[in-house]
Amino acid sequence: MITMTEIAKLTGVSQPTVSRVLNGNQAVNPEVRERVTACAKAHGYQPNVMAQSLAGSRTHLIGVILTDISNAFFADLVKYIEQEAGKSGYSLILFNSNYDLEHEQNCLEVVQRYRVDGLIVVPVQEESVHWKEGIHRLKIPVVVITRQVKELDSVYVDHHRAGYQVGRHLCQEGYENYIFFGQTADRKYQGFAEALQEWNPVYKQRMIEIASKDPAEIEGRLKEHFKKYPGRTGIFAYNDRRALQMLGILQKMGIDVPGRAGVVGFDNTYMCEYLHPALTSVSQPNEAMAVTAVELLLHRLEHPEDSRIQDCPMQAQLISRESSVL
Amino acid sequence: MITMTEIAKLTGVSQPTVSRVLNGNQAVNPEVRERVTACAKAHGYQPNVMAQSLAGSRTHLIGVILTDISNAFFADLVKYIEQEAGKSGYSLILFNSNYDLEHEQNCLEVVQRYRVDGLIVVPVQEESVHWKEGIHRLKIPVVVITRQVKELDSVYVDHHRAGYQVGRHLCQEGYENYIFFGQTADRKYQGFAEALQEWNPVYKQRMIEIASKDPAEIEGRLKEHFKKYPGRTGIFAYNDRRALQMLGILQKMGIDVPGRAGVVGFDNTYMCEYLHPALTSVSQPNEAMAVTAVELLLHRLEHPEDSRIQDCPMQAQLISRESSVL
DNA sequence: TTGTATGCGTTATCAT
DNA sequence: ATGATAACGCATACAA
Repeated sequence: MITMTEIAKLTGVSQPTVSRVLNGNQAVNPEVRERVTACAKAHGYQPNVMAQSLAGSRTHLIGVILTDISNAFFADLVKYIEQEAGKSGYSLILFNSNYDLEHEQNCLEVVQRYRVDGLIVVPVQEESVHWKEGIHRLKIPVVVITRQVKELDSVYVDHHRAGYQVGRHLCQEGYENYIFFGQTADRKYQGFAEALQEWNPVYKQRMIEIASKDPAEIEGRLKEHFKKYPGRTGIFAYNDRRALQMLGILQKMGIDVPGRAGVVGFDNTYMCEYLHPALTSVSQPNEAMAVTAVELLLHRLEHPEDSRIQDCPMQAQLISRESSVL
Repeated sequence: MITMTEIAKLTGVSQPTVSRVLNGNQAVNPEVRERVTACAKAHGYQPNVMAQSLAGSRTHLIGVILTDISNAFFADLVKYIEQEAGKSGYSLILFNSNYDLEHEQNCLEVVQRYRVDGLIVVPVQEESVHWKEGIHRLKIPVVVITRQVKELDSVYVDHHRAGYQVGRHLCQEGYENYIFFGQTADRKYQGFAEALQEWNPVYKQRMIEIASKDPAEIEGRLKEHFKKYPGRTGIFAYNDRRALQMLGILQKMGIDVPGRAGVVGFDNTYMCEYLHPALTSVSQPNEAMAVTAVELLLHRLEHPEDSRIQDCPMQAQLISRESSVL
């Protein structure tokens, strides 16, 4: 790999002159410019970012720390982040915290060693003080994606509102009983419950929550539920994967969908439209989130003085399909 | 971010001494060692990889260039690559070529600018001479994953053999007619055809290939096929996504699966087991491939003198489920 | 317009 | 055991 100094020798000029030419900055003699440019091209010169960073101070590196790259949703996010960052000449150094707080700390250290210009993160536990301290120590711009952290720029979907939309949808579609398939700590649940409260105030007696992932246990709970309530039941699964599992169990139990039970998933995975019945799901604005996150980060890099925290809740969209509509 | 020089000043020793302590290399006075270590810890010292790379020569960076990060299969691969590389202190700088040859060249340039120690790549077109030149120019170890390139270390599943397994499976399960849902250029197709030839030599008259992705067109072809051949038809889709689409169309057409038609997918996505009927699919050894790729790369980094090319075909495994078994 | 000198944070090679 | 000193590849301030 040829260096500026070598090009300088070959073309009979000084290294700084080569630097000027290659960076197109200052004024240089046209002849010299051409000679140097030609030489650089001929030898396939590529600047050494490590050296540039040392001398300058920007690495043009964005650290990306996710909880699970193999999750299709995050993978999609990464794709758009990479794309958007690339447009501005930034590259991604990627880490997977694997939902492990300790490993996450380790990622923060490594990212620091590479002197990344900024960070885009999905925290394992956004409330963790240890994590907040770790982030604060970095003293570089950080954008949280997918979650909301009050002290930091955050880009996320409003899960509360998304849950509300699902609740309203099920009420409007005539479901009288409800099941939330997930954890009640989920903000989706809060919004869901709020909608039910608003549109069908007596919902509390007609709603259960299933957190288990065990098929047998789930089936048991469902059996009990359907025996107790003869009307139509609207089921909200916290993601498409679970929704698919639910559809399978319902089918096995001989429950008609959407006749007797309606199902709504979350993430609007590609499979939704291929399923039978096609799965109603909530679509998150992945690309918009990624683009926004990168924009926020780059803005901070350009304007370090701007200390206002950017809070960017984004709206999810309910895509209604056969699984919840008669 | 504190530097060695600063620690040196604070502890009253020279910078090289700090270096020795922090790297645990040479012999240093225990008292000094403790003093320096304490100071470094107190100030949260993190080495500057950029400077280390400049001085030393290793960046501990592995470039990863994929055709599509958002593809669940590749995302899974990345997860394991990150994990395995991390164990040896390497980090990933990630690029998405987006199946674009031109953009892929750009990725190669950027990767070069960061002076990555090695590369793990999924080529857009492994036969492209332009690409091969680009790779060769880098003069760093490269491991191709998911594809086979004769001149380079390659880790991939033997698609020919995988296709063969599917063909054999369908023959053994009593299917008399066959459909390959994908491109015939696919090596899976070759192996598939070979198996049919071997187990059911008259297959040629009883087999069609559907390359279209248009539902209406697919349905037309199927209708024609089922009218012509009354026996059971085994369908091999080139990936689970297509298999799911196929299942949907068959269901819509009222074709019994696996009675009248059997379906086999590829990739063994999580959804396979949740579908009804559960989808028979071919499982690729993702983790093993990723681990092997990283191992090969690290081996080359440790042993630059070893010029033998490593060819690592790996075996896929057919996971048979309800969609193809009566 | 161009060259000289210096520094970025390390590692490594010398002496001492 | 430790301290000078040079070197890595580049940017930048300064001098000419």
